[in-house]
Amino acid sequence: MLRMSTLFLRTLREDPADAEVPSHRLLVRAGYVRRVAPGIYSWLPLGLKVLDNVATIVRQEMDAMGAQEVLFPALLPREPYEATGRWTEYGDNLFRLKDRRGNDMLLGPTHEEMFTLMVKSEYSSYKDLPVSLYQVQTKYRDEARPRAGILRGREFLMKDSYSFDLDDEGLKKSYEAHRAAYVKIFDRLGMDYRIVSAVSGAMGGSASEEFLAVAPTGEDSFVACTNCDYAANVEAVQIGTGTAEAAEHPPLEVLDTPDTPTIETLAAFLGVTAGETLKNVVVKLRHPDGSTEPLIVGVPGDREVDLKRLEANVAPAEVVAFEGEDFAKHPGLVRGYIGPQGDLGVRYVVDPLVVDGSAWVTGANVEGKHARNVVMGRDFTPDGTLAAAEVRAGDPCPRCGSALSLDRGIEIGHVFQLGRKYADTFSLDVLGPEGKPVRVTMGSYGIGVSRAVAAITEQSYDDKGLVWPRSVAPADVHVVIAGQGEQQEGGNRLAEELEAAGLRVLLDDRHKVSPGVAFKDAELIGIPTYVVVGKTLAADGTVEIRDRKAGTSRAVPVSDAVAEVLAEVRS
RNA sequence: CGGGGCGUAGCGUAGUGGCUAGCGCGCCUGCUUUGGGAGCAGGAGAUCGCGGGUUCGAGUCCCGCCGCCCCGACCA
Repeated sequence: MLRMSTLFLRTLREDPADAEVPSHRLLVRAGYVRRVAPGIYSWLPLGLKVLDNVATIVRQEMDAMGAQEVLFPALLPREPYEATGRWTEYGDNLFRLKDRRGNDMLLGPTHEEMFTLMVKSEYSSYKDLPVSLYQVQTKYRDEARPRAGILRGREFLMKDSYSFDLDDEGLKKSYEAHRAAYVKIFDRLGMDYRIVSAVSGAMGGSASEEFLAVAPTGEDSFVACTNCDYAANVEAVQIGTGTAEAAEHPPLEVLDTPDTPTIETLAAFLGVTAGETLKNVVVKLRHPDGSTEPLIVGVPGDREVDLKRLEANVAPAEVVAFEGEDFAKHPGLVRGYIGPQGDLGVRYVVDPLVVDGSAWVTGANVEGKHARNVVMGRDFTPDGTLAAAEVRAGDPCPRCGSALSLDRGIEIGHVFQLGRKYADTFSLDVLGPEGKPVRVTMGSYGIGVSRAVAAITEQSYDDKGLVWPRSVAPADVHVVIAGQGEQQEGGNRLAEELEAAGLRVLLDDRHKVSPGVAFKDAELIGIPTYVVVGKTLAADGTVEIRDRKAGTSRAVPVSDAVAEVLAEVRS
């Protein structure tokens, strides 16, 4: 039993000044977590209970699907990460340190390398596969900008698992098993989530899906079809192509358009809509080997270029800004007046919304001049297409054509068919039935355990405080003693009976606090059911059972209280 | 990395260059109180982020640094 008279807890009457998002604000106010450094948090008793509850559910379902738990160190040697190139690839996001002998070490951001090496060192026969291993472990990523409390921290708790199979079919099965386990986990956590197609990116694998907790504070945008079950991260969505009118277009015409370096000024000057213009955005690609290459992307003028989406489509290259000095190196690029016609000397691609036969108003590659009736296929031919335009609500679903909705989500899980990238690097083979080595294929699967705590909070709170789902609440029931003497005794007795009935009980047995404080704290702490033992006990022998979420209250005789609470908690 | 905001007690904050840096919450002692963040009395707690400068005098003005929070990592 947790007794508030001795519980290590201090709630705050006011919101902390540095917290903005609800989960951060409330987890700090209610005394669940405390900040130690940017993106680094301590867990207080109540918070740790929730964190443990989430981890327990994750473990139960991972065990149930046949995965086995192991634990790697967070402190790791450089070599394995050097072998896969991630020592460099991770850049500043990697926490690096040296031991006393000057050897490079790191704090693990994720553990593909270590799991691969462990399986390699232990297993050597096809008879040993498939196998899935997982751990619940603290990860370290030196984020450029940690934000939103524990939603994006530099140290966080993650469940990562890895499957090892002989062939693609086996990998698919392991993947599906993980996916199914994740569905159970997030259902049990009481979360509102979507499974969306994700970008495989640099990892090179095929299938990849993200579990996104729907929340306005989420960092990921995703689309979902309003008709069919299609859903995808905006970085991965393939919206339909544009349409071209069959009509013959008048010949290309160059116009004087002084002082119109932006789409806005151009559209206003010519009296056309932004959607009729072709916006040509110059970026720079930085390849893994460090070399850079300019790239121009053409998108309809009424759309922004979605850099994350573009980057997902040019992986493993990174997209970086094309700056003033870069323009100096490419005098053919007239800032504000770039058009795809003519020889730009730079690779030019268009978004799929720009199609053959479509006519555009676009730059004339001369300061102060634009061109109209610039027809793709007639006046210019791009070097390819790359999905880069921002996706909008209402865009057509690629599967059924219905309108897409656009929402934000918090990435709480990711399932991913890795393939043989790591197996190749470390030559992870097992001996096959024919006596020949078979290269193993892998999947990797993650759940942000600490992030899930915050994500649950983001989905479940009100103006009074937290409202936990029963499955993760720090206690099953919160008994509030609002009164002295008989109420004190009655409350203590009830709490003990509830505990004897198998419930986890939080008892507010603080003598000196006024009932108002006790109520406010109960609401802030957010245990779904709380029982008030107070004046009604003396008056008519009843206690109140309150539902935190609904805000409802009902009086029951104290003798029935245990049964009533049990019924509610077990429902 | 760029932009914006902010650093005053555990938390939230006030503070025209001028007395001993103020208030609320929290904390400690005592008495009263006990169904919606109690009252009274007394008390502890601050190198005003750090360093330099201007000044008779700096929390306040100037310079530099550090830290934190938010936004953006792009509109040609």
